[in-house]
Amino acid sequence: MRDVAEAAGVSLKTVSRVVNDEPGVKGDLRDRVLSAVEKLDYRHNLVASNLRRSDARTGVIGVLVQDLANSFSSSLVRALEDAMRPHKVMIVAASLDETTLREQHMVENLISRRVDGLVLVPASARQDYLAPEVRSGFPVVFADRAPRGIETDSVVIDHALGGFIAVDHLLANGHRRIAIIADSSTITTASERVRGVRAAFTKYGLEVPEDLVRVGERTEEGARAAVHALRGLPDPPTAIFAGRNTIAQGAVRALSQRGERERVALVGFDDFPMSDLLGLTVIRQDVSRLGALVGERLLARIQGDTSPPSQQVLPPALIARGSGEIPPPRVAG
Amino acid sequence: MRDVAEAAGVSLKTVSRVVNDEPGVKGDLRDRVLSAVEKLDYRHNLVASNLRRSDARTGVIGVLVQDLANSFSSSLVRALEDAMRPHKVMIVAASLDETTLREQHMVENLISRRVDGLVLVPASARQDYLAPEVRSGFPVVFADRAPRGIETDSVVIDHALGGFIAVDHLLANGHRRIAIIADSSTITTASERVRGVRAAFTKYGLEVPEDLVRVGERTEEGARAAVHALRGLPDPPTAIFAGRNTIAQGAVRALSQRGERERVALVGFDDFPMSDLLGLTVIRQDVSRLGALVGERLLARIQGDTSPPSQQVLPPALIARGSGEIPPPRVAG
DNA sequence: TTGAAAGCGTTACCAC
DNA sequence: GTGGTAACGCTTTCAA
Repeated sequence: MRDVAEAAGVSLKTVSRVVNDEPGVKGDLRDRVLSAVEKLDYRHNLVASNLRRSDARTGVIGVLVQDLANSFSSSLVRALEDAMRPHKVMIVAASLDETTLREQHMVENLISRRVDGLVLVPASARQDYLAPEVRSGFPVVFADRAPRGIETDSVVIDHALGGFIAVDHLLANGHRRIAIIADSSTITTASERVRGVRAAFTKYGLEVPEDLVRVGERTEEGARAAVHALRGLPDPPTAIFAGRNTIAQGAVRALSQRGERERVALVGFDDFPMSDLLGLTVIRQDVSRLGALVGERLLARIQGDTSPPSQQVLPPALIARGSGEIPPPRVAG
Repeated sequence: MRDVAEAAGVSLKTVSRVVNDEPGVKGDLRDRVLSAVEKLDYRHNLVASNLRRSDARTGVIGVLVQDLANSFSSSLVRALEDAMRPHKVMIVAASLDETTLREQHMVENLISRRVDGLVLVPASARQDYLAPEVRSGFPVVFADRAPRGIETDSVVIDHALGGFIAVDHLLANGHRRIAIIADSSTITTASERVRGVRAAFTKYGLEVPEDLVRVGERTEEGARAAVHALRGLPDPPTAIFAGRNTIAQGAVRALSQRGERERVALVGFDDFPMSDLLGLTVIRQDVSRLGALVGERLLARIQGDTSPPSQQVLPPALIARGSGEIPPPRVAG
C-alpha cells in the first residue's frame, strides 16, 4: 500500500480511501491510485484491515458439523451459506466425526481466528468449556442438538417426537416385533430418538422388545451386520426403526441382500437424496429451514442482539413411501 | 495480552513466549502467566499474530466448488479436509453454482484474506484473471476441471474418456438410438464428456443421432422433462447417457414414472450415495483420490515447491449395476 | 532467561 | 478534499 501511495504520488490515507470506496477523493487522484494498484498487483489485505477496524468483524463464521460428506451436514452448511451470502459472510467448516476433543480444539482455534460467530452441531456431551465466550457475548448458535451446561441460542429438531412418530406408525400398522437400531446413547440426538420410540410403545401399553434394541451403531456396515443378525433370530423383527441416515442405508442394503425389502417394514430417520426412489419411509428433518433459522439467529447476535437465549424446536415429519407401510406377516392360526 | 502481562507482572514478550509454547521461560513465570490468562479469559489473537509473523501463513485454504450440497462437491471438500488436518490447515468453502462472477469475487475475497492457497473447481470458461497471482507463486490447484488461460497445477478427471466408456458400453450392448443429456457446453467438463460420447459413435462408424442430443440441462427437473420428451418421440431412444449426477437422478425419476426403468438402458456420470441400490450403472470418478491428490499438490506448493505446473489426469471407471446392461428391444421382423 | 523497541498493513483521528 | 500520526495485537530483533 505504501508502494502504491508512492507510485501514485499521494498519501497512504488516500489509497486507503480509494480501496475502501470511501467518498471524498477526486476523480483525478482516484484514477492515479487505481492505475498504480493495477501496475503493482496490489491486493488489499483484509487481515490487517480487520485488525485495525473498530467493529472488528472478520466476515467469517465457523461451522462445526459431524461429517461434511454426510448429506445432513452438507445440506446444513449449504443453507447457512445461503443465509450468510447476502451479508458477505463466509464459512469455515470442519467435520467433528463425533469427537469431543476435536470439537474443543476447533472451537478454540476458530475463536483465536476471531470468527464473528459459531454454529455448532456438538459432538461433546457438555459444552461448559464455552461458558466464558458465551458470557462475554460471543455469538454461538447450536444446530440440531441443544447445548448442555451453557445457555445459548439453539434451533433443534424434536428428535424424541421423530422417534415417537416413526414407531407409532409401525405399531399402528400392527407390528410388535420392532427392532431399534440407533447411535450410541452418549449422542443426545440418538438417545432422544430412542426415548421417543419407547414412549410410543408405552402409548400402546406395550413393552419394548429389548432383545431387538441395538444401540451403539452408526456406520452403514455396522447397521448391515445388525440387520443380518436380527433377522437371523428365532423370533425376528417384522419391522425396523433406523435411527440415522447411514443406518437406514445399511438396513436397506442388508434387506436387499436378503431379498426381504418387500417383507420387512423399515422407517429411517433423516431423509437423504434419492430415498424416494428407494421407496423408503423416513422421518424428515427440514434441514434447509434449520439452516435458515440458525443463520438468522446468528446474524442477529452478530449484529448486536442481546435478548435472552432462544430455543427453537422444529417438528420432524413422517414421509410415507412404502417401506414403512409393509404390514407384519399374517400369523398362522 | 498487555493486561495479561501486567496481571502477571511480566513483559509482553514473555506472555507471547508462553502463549506460543516457545522455550526459554522458567516454570515459575510460565505458571504466573497461565493463571493470568485464565483469570482474564484471554484468547490468543491469530489474526494479529499472522500479520506480524514472518512466514505469513494463515493456516486456511479456500475451496470453491459448485454446490456444497451436491455429493460430488461435499465429498471433495471432505477429502481435502482430511488431507489438510494433519497440517493444521482449515478450510473456508463456498458454492459457485456455475456463476463466473461469483467465482471471481470469491477468489478476490479469499486472496484478500490471505489464504495460504486455493482449490478451484472453476465455473468460468477462462481464468486469466488469476494470472498475476499464479505468476507471483500463489498456490492454486484446479480440481476436476483444467485451468484455461493460465498454467497451474491441476488434477482432473478424464471426462472425455468417461463419456467414451459410457456410450461404448451402450453401443456394445446393441443400442443405436442413444440419447445424450448433458450440461451446457460452456461447462468444459460437460463438453468433454460429450466429445467422448461422439468418439464412441465414431469408433463404431456410426453417426450421432443428433435428434436425441439434449445439451444445456443440469437440473433434475430439466432432465426429467427431457426424458419424458425423448421417450415420447416417434422413434424414441432405447438408451440414455446422463452427463451428470443430478441428470441421472432426474432420468431415473422420469423412467420410474413411466414404468420404463426395466426397459430403457441408462448410464450416468458421477456416482452418488445409494446409486448401487437403484441398480444404476455409472461412470465413477474417484473423488476421495481426487481430493487427496489435490491436497497433496497444494500442500507442496504452500511448503515452497516451485517445480513446473503438474497436470494429473485420473481415469474414471464404469460400474455396471444393471441399468446400463438393459438390451435394446428386439426389432420385429 | 527476560525485556524494550520497532514494525507487520491497515484504519481512526484530527489537523491542514 | 487531503495528509500526517498514532494505534490495532502481536512477533521479531537485539540488547540487558
